[in-house]
This record gives sequence, structure tokens and C-alpha cells, in this order.
Amino acid sequence: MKRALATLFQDTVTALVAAGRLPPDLPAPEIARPRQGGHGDFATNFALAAAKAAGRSPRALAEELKGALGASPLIDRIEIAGPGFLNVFVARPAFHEVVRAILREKEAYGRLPARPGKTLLEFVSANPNGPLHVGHGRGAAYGDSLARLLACAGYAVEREYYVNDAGRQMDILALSVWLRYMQASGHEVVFPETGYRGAYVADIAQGLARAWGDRLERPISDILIANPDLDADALMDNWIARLKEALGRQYETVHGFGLNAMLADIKDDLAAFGVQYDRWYSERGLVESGAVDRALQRLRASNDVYEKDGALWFRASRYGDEKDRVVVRENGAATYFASDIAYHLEKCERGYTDLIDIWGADHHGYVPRVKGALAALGEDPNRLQVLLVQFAILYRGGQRAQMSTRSGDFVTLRELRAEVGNDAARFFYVLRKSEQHMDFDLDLAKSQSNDNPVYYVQYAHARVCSVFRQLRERGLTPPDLAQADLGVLNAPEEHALERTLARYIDVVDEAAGAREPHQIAYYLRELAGALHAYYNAHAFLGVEAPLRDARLALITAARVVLANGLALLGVSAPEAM
RNA sequence: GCGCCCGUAGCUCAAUGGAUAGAGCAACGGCCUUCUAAGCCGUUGGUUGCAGGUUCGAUUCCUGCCGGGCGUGCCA
Repeated sequence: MKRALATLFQDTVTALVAAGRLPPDLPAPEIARPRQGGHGDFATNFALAAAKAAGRSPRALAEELKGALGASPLIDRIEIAGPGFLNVFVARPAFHEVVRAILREKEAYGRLPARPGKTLLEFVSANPNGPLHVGHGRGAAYGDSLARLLACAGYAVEREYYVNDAGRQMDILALSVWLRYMQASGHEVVFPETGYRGAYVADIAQGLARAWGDRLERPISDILIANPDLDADALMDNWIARLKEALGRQYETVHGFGLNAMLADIKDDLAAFGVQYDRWYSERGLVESGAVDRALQRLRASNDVYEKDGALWFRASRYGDEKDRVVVRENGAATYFASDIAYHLEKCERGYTDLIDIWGADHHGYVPRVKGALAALGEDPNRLQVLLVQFAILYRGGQRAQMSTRSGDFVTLRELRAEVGNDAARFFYVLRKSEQHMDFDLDLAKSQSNDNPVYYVQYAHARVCSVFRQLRERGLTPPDLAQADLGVLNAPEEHALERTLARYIDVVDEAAGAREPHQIAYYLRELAGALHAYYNAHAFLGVEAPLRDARLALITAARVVLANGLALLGVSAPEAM
């Protein structure tokens, strides 16, 4: 509808230019939805925007444009208002056609034509060193909804989780698991402050003990050796090295046990949350395939790295970053950044034209160096779009809750799902736009989950289903909705509902383009509101057949769009509540 | 210090540079013998942090302050 109007206006302007009645190089007419009800269904500010270039007053320009517009079945009338807005009132039959299209296309309604290119969406990618917490939940809900939204809007999109299974954090997990394993078999252990202290570590350790008995035991005194010359991090590295030496090949057993346990937990958690991935991409696999070495080799060849202080540095400052960044440490180990360079290069080589990464906002300083690396490797850094998700600040009992994986003091996503349910959790998360700081009141979310707006939307869907149940209970045959004469719909609530339904396509388009699934959530609340208002104002079943059938057709269209929109958010559309 | 994000009703949040800045919750008043009251209708509530600038028009863009968050590792 919006697109058709934009085309109509553009053609008219082009014709006026060709006729010499308007100068060339005018801005394209933009079609907007007025906020105010009296301002029509659509409006354009073209006359205001083009007045200066045309050397005419906005009102005169508006008159000219209005006069030049040919007849269109879409338009009932056009008014010129305010400083020179053209307000378009859409003809009712055009709205009825939208309702018929929804009834025809059902769950496919809202899908936009395929677009060129291939998009890779990477999200969550939390280190498998602990369960997902409510912060990850926000990235999961946002990323999954965005993927569904992009797919609906015609983008070819794949979802990927980057598994950081190669780094130091995983070694710390391995050490932590081993220490809990030793404790479980009765050894005295002073558990280090810098280890992972969460209860889940002990659970993994018990599994390890069941599988391996006492075969992984080594003297604690060989591992946890105090050294006042080393700081906490260095001491941890030292203990990890001692554990690797003491366990030999068995170290991989401990490491792998922790990794697999956590990864299985994360996969299970996300799947239960309705979040699906096309691929779990292993950092270790990347390293072992030589991709990291190849990427570094290319950077060497292009003179984008240099050695200093025994380390290898990427010249990030050449590409807009604040300073150069280490890719290979003094001790010979590649940094996380080095893997990430290789990973993003691989993404390009795998043929994706658009890369979207969803990161926690605490990684924002990381964006320039990754884009810089892509530029250094000859790729267009603009192919990569990094979307930052701000922290969800947790409040519990009016107090800010600490969120630390290491201390184990955090609320897990699994706990949240159990308390408030998947639907409420997903809707709540996606109701805030991602870059907005978010206050997550756990007590409110848990104890008063009925206040969650998701039920408002779901209830609208269930109410329509209920009407049809009632229809059958009264022994009436469901009519052929496609045959209903929608021309009998005259109530203001009916027009309001039709108008809202007609917006859905544009909302999908805009939300996808802006990467903002929250627009879908807000739209659904509006649509539910229009349905509820209609429901309260009119009876659907106790009226004469032609009007009844038209009303049933309209509310069925609303139900379909509610269901389709909820599906984009990964939220269920219940038939009864 | 520097960089990024944010600041809108009592609270949580919306608003492609557009016309009278909107919802939900909270507060107050109405609506169930009739399709689910997890609903509807109405009222109250604002110097869009502050000060400038850009233009026909600024919550939106620019500059400077103020306040909050995050970052500023040879951690990830």
C-alpha cells in the first residue's frame, strides 16, 4: 500500500518534471504514516521538502501535485493541510483487499520478496565456561527474533554460534573442574578466587569422577603452588601449566569434559528457549585447520603486522582503531583477536555478502579492530554490521544483583525461563530496543508475570479462536470467509482494525531494515488493542449472516497476523488461555 | 583523561527530521443475565537532562556542559 503510493507520487513528480513544470533533481517523495487520525492514512511532506528547490510556496506546490495525480483505486481523497502536507485517505476497498490477502496467504502473509545476497547472523557465542545467564538471554531473544524477521523480510539468513573452545578461559574452567573433582574425592583444596566458583562446576566434577574414578587424581601440592612474585592472572597461568604437565594427555580429558558438558547445557537451554542455529562454529577447528596462521600470513604479506616486545602486533591504527593490537603474544600463543580475524575472513570466504554480529555492549571497543582487520585483508569492512546489546541490569528485591560468571553469583537463563515462562521472557526481552539499557526487575517478572504484555497479545489471539469455538457450539457452520462481503463493515472499530492490519507489511519491512524486532512487539500490542476494542464494542455471532461473516473474516485476518507476528518473536499463539 | 551507548509522564519504555510527543504499569472513575473482565471506556500525569546551533519544522542532526552505564589487557 505504502509502496504503491510512493510509486504513484514519484511517477507524478517525474511527469511534472518532464513537462517542465517542476525543476529536476527534486528529492523523492517520502510517504509517512501520520500520527494524527485526522491526517489521513498516509501523508507526504514532498511540497515542504521541495519548495525551496522549486522556488514556489509549499501550498502552491501541493496544489500542483494534487491536481496532477491521476485517479487511483487506492485513493479516496487527498487533502492539503498545515504548512503543505498532502494527506491521503485510502479507499475502503483497498483495505478490504488487504484482509482478503491475509485470508488467502495465511501463515505466509507478511513474507517479502527474496533479496539478493546472503546474510550470516552470529549471536550469543557465549564462552562455554558456565551456564547462560539472563544477560545472554537478551542476546539470544534479540538474535533469534532478528533472524526470523530477516528471513520473513526476504533475506537469505543463516545463524551461527561461535564456540570459544580454544582459549585461556576454557583452561581456567578445566582447572576449576579438576579442583572440584579433587575436593569431591576428599582432598583438601583451597579454591582460588580467580577460578570459576559456580555450583555447576562441582556438578561437572562429579560427572568426571563417575566416568574416570580416581584415575585423574594428582597431588594438589604439585599444582597450587604459592608464588608471591606472580599476580593473580600469572599465578593462574602457572597452575594451569602445572596441571597440564601433571595430567599429560589426560588434561584433554578434563578440558573436554568441561567443554562438552557446558556446550550441551547451552545447546539444550537455547533449544528450549526456541533458539535454533544452523551451525556451531568451533574456534579450535579454526585454529587446527590453519586458518589463523593463513590469516596472519596474509597480514604479514601486506605489511599489516610487525614485531615489538617479542609479540606480533596488527597495525589497527592504520584502519581507524585507537592503537595497534597484539595478535600473537610474547609466549607464542595467538590472542582471541587473531582467531576472530580468521573467523571473519572465513565468513567472507564462505560467500556471505552481509555479516551481522550481535555482541554485548562491553565489547564495543572491539569493533574498530575487527573491521580494521577485514579492511587490511582486502574485504569491505562495511559488510560487517555489529549490533550491540546493552546489559540487562538486574534488580532483585530492589537491589542490583551482581552478574559474575566467575563468582557463580548470577541468575541463569534457565531459572528465568522456569519462573516466567519462555513466552513472557522472550517478549519482555525484545520489547526494549537492543541498544537501550534495560532494567530487569526479577521480582516483577517472576511474581507478577500476568502483567507481562505478552498475555495481552496472546489473549487477543485466543479470543478470536474462542469465537469460532462458540460458533461451533451453537451448531453453526463456519462460513467461507473468502466469500464474505466486507463492504458491510462500517463501524469505526472495524476501520481501525483494517488500518492496523494494512500496516503489518510495512512494519516487517522497516523492522528488518533497522534490525529492530521490538517494532514487531509494539505493533502487535497495537493490533491486539484494536482487536480488544472491537471485541468489546460489537457482537460477532448474534448478528445477521452477511454482517456476521464479514466480521468473522476480519477477526480471522487479525488472528492470522497476530500469529504471524508472534512467530517472528518466537512466542506461541495459544488458541485458549 | 579519551572512546562508545544512554538520558522522554511517579516507574518501565515507544516515537523513518514533521502537524496536538505516545503506550504499559501505578493512581482515580465507570463497564460482565449476552462470543473469555488476562478485556474495554474515561480522567489525572511532560520545560523530551541543561545551554546553544543547523532549517519551513528538532525527542531525532551538530557543538559544549551535567548525570548514568560500558570500554580503555600480550583476558575473552
